Amino acid sequence: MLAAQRHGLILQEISRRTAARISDLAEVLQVSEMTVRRDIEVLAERGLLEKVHGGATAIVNKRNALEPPFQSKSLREELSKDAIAARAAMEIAPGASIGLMGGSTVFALAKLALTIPGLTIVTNSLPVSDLFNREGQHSQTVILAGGIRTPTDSFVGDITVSAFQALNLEVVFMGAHGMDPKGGFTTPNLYESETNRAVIAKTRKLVMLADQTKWGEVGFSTFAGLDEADLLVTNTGLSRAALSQLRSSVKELAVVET
Amino acid sequence: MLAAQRHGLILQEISRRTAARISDLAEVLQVSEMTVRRDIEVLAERGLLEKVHGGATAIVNKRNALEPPFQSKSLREELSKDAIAARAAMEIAPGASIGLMGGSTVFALAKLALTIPGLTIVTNSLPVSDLFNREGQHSQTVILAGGIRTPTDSFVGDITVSAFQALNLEVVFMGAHGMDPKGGFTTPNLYESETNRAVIAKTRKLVMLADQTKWGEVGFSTFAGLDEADLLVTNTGLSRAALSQLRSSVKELAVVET
DNA sequence: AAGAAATCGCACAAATATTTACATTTGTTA
DNA sequence: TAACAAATGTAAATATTTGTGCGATTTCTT
Repeated sequence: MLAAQRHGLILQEISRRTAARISDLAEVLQVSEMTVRRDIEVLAERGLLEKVHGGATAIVNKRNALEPPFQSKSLREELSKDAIAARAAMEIAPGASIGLMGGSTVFALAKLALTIPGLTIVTNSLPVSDLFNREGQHSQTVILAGGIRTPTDSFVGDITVSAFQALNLEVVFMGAHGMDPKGGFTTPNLYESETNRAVIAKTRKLVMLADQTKWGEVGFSTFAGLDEADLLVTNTGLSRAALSQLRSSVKELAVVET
Repeated sequence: MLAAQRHGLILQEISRRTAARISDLAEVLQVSEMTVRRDIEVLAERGLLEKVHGGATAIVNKRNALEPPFQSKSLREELSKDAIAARAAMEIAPGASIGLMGGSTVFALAKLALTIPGLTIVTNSLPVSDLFNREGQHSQTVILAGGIRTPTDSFVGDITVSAFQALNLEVVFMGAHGMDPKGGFTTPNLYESETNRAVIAKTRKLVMLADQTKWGEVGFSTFAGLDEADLLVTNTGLSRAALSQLRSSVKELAVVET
């Protein structure tokens, strides 16, 4: 038998049973233990398995690290979000009661809100709750609106809605996956959309956060028309036509430099 | 068996049952206790489990809320919780709607409920939500009742209560910090107590989980009298007097072997 | 609070596994 | 087929792992 064949069989056995002992492999392959040792040595050097006393084991994937709440596509986008969040944060007065809906842009805002004292924050976003839980101030109150959990660790559904409806918020901050003159503000998640719609219906002031990459995007479900936003914060990079379209639709428009 | 395989099995057992004693592991793995000790020592050095007198327990990992954020007082207590949880799990029928309140004993029950199909689970415990989010089945629905977050990552307050009141549960499982003929079921957290009380008022069947160390303890706030429990699951170790006292108070009593 | 029971960890012996060095076989090429 | 290189096997020396007995320590029980 060729050495390469042995290597293949060894790897197969290891991946199948996650581990194998030298003596067993020698038996199965009908070669001496010394040969199996030498095979395992080269395979270990190539990183295909791990040599342990008595045999070998499969490589363990050490990607158990906690991923950041959101995966940002690029640094540029990240900076846009921060700039938009900074402008939106100007709408938050100390001691205010605000709503922070799930989403990466709103999360950027949440980080800025950490330093504003006396806030009462209602959110359906677990990352936001975690953030304040960890780094928030004592004068701040954070209420997590529970419900059904989405893949992005937001909560949606009737329970979520009723939590928002029980509380009167001065301003609600919301992100969107898509923003389009015809499609309005959209998201790919139907339940999230329903939840947003219900929260908007109860909201006194709605601040939408959306960077220029969202323009023209139309997600599966619309939760608000452009005209429902009391303030839209976006960043430079939109065409003149898009800007004028937005300016005539939303009640107030803020365009920040990136 | 390879040492590496033993290590894997030990970790698996610990994560499954939160704790294991050296003697049991030695029996199961067919090695001497000394070997298990040495295994546990290296795993503890790698931070994969916590070495305690008599065995090992799952690590208290603050970073990712996926692990039980409960301080393990002793191995015995941990194993008592598992035994109590196993008895309580018998009360859960496939497809049932159940409530799981925060607490370490109820968390042990949650781990067992992972394998029961079709459940609808309402909980105010973030660890429970995380658990099902990660390891739950597709046929299961988990609703997190939001609200104010406690240091132990449970949610309490009006919002929490209204979430429970909007849903009709067949049975609610609850833990307690203290259990006493005069004091009833108690907890040191006032808000948690209020929340529990409100949930109990709406509950059809209340199953209390409390190990023998809780007997005689009286926390700051009482949320239920002993007679309000439809079923109390506890473990052996209580005195004869305590048992007869309990038997005459609760509607049904289950005492499990530790 | 004290005695009983269980658990711990050391030291050393026994069992297993690894390494080193060298012998043997196998395969290739002139 | 002789000669050589590469691969494989063998065995003694070395290293590692595992088991056992036992006194020290911790935990449990009364």
